[in-house]
Amino acid sequence: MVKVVSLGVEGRLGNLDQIAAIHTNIIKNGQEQDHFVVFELLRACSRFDAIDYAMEVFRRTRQPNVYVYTAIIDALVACGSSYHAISSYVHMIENSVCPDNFVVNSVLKACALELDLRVEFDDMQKVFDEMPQRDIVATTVMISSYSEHGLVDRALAVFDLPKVRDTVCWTAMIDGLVRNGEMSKSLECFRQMQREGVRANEVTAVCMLSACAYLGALELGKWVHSYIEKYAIKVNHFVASALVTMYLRCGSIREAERAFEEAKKKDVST
DNA sequence: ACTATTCGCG
Repeated sequence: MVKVVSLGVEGRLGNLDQIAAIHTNIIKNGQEQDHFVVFELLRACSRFDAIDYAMEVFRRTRQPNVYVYTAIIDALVACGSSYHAISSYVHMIENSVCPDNFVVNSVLKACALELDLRVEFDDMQKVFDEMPQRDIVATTVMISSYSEHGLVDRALAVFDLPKVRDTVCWTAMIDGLVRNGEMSKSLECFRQMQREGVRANEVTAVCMLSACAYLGALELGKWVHSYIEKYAIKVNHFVASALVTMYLRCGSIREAERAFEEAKKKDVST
């Protein structure tokens, strides 16, 4: 355990050195103001938790465009500095950089994070409402953050807005219902998803299987299992353990063992 | 060019 931690730190420092080396090269090549290059550099910093370095790179950028702002906001969100992420967005607007849906979605995430500290949802809803055109990703962010805070009705209200909803959006809603104990509503939601012809993925399957486990709905659980096989949904360890748990809760020890063996055979990864 | 969804296990 101790070894893993120290390896992690060493690896991180090594990578930070690499980033610094890359940065030096960028400066040498006169690409320090190249938005595309800065964007990639900021993302690299974020991947290695080098937020201070990212801030320094950002500060050196004279006229950041919307991509550069998105990268720094994402980096701030990733390290939990939702307040600074929101400030950066305000800064962007003040500098007359036109926002796109991507950066607004990043701010939505920051707002959602901020809600863990305060209890005011209106700012988030306002950002969402004032988007130039709402997209499905923003809707999904709203659904999952409302659900996370137990506000299922508000999640459902947002879910009702778009004309077309994709797999991820449906899954976020189903997950929200499951996590808030609205099991039968989650089943109904899944059925509606099927009716509208939206394909489920491995995340949807996990949510459904946990609802089935909770309700002891063996038949539906089996149906989901066959759906997984029919559409070759990848059985990662989430799906594998959800299958086993579902069969166990439904009292089908034999099926649980079979699912377990099946997963072992397939060498379940990630 | 960038954004969204899953309970982890010794």
